[in-house]
Amino acid sequence: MTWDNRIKDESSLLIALLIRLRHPDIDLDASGEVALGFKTIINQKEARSMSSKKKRAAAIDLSLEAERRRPEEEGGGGDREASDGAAAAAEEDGDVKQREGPKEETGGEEEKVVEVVVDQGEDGSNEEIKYRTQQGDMMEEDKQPAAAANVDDDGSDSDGAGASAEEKHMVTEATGGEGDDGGDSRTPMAQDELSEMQEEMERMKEENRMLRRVVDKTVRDYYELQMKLAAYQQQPAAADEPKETEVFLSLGATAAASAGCGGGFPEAKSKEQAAWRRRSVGSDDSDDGKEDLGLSLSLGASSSYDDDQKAVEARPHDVDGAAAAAMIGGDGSRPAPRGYALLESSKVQGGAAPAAGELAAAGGIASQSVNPANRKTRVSVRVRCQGPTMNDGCQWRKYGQKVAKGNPCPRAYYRCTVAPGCPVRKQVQRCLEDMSILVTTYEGTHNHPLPVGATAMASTTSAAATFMLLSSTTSSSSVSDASAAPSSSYLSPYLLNSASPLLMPGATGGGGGGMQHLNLFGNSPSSSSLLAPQAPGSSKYPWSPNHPPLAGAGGNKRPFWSAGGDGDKPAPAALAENVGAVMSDPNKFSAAIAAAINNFMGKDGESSSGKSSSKWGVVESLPPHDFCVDAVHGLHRDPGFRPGSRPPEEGAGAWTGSTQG
DNA sequence: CGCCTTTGACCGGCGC
DNA sequence: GCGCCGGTCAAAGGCG
Repeated sequence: MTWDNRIKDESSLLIALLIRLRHPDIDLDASGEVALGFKTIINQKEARSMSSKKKRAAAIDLSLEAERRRPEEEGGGGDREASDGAAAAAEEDGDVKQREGPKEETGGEEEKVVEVVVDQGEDGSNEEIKYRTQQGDMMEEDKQPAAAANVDDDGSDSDGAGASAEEKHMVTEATGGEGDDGGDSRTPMAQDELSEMQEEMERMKEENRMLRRVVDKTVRDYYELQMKLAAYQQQPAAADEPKETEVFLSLGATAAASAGCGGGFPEAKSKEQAAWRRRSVGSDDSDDGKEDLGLSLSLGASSSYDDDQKAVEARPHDVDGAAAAAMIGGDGSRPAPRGYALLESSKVQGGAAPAAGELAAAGGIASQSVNPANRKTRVSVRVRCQGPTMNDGCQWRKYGQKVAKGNPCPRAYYRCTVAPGCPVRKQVQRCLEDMSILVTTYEGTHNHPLPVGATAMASTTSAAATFMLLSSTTSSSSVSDASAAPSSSYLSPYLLNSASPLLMPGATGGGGGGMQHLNLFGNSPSSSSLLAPQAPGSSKYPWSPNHPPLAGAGGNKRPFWSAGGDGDKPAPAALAENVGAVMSDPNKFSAAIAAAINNFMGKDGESSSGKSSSKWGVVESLPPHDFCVDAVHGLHRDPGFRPGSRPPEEGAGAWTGSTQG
């Protein structure tokens, strides 16, 4: 199998994994605990929803799997229709309509903004997915969830058992009516059914376990591949063009055009983003681009690579659920560093070969510190959150607060305190348009292990964003360009650690910056009515600036997503579609891989955190029912970037491991 | 006592 | 060169 095929293959699995991550329930045990750190289900209703989602997700997984195999059989043909796999996955979702407009480019930077909004009716009856680019491109997908939705939302407050029953029932149907047979007699039948259901449950559990194993394996494989890729790229690095393409990724969740934040948000947010961009650009100069990884390029190069080598390098990382789950900051799992290193090296290929070498030598960790890329990646997440901050599973210490111009709401600055010296920082600010939405921007990579939960969240979000972005970018040349242009895409080191947000291969074609926004709202966030329920008596906006952190920044232990998660519902279909598209389109594929990698890598960190370079990953809390993820990634490769140079302080950074911990 | 938040001051980048 | 602005620092105070 060629490297190409292998990567494709792996990526498919990754995608499936991502989807799964996005729907943790898939991995749920009967107990209701979710693997990968998703452990709380807010209420019964949600639990039920998740159950149903589980099925859907499973279906998607299957389809993905099928997709995955097809390529193998076909010899990795990449021409399949994009709709292909997606359609299968989405079949229960109903029709899909998409529309794209001409994209426009701003100024010399070619900034693109892509907003992806997933709107889901509260009852889950309707899913609407919109893709919008800043330039005015617009794509929409409206989906009518099939039976799945209904089952979930019927409002009965069945407890776990009830949920199980439902699930079982669905499973049964899916399986071909195992339990359908005859059942007129109530009592006996009921018992039969019950037993059957239990059996089903068992089966499902087992299946879940298997899937998990597969996922783990896939992740490991993928990681290995990356390592190889990095090594491979290292060599050719010399050849690379030094030019840095700036990739600015932004996954911003604006409530979409729709209402709330989405519409208004752009302004304030855009400002903010602009600021970020600017900042990243400015500060990054010293070390740029290393971080930018031309994923596509890498892939291309790697395509020739042999699997065998992989075997050689293969190492038993355990990037399993935990790793995957790793959160935003990237858990300290060692794997992450390596992955990062690899990525770095890849990037280096674009501009700094030396750095790459170092990275490789160091095993990734040292290298990082050594070579700070200029890239600056930020991820901002928008979450409908009542508290002053959302709990992302990390501990944060507030070190400043300031009122930013244009938004009366003070912006709070937090620093990760999980580990001393952790470079990760985050900014939290209320959305001007919709005070219920909390915009959190993460910068840097954790140099320590993070709570699993966070990771899962990040992964999920990332995945969704990735696919959406891919989808959206399709029209634009960005992704595809990546393949053509070496440095266009950026790989985030977050991959293994995954806490982070996923970085989408930037839409920047050459040197331009691209912004992408991802919004995932479980329910349409736009209207205030959708706001998460507030405690009686509380002010409409409990999250006053000085309001004590409820769940988040304070270092709460409770996973931010615990608050909700329904928002996830829509993702499956969308993801599935995207997956299909990705698989069919080489360019997309590359982008997807990049995204996936980013997802899992989550942590690169420090290098990114450094002034010169920055990477951002953001995942924020999930408000009950309303899940809004706004991630902004900024990748910047500074022209002035020098391969070997990197900010001294960064060295300490996370991945280098020197200072870690 | 240690950790965290608050808050004014300081610093650096950017635009004019 | 100056002012604006965002981001960070660090002293002071609060809380457990």
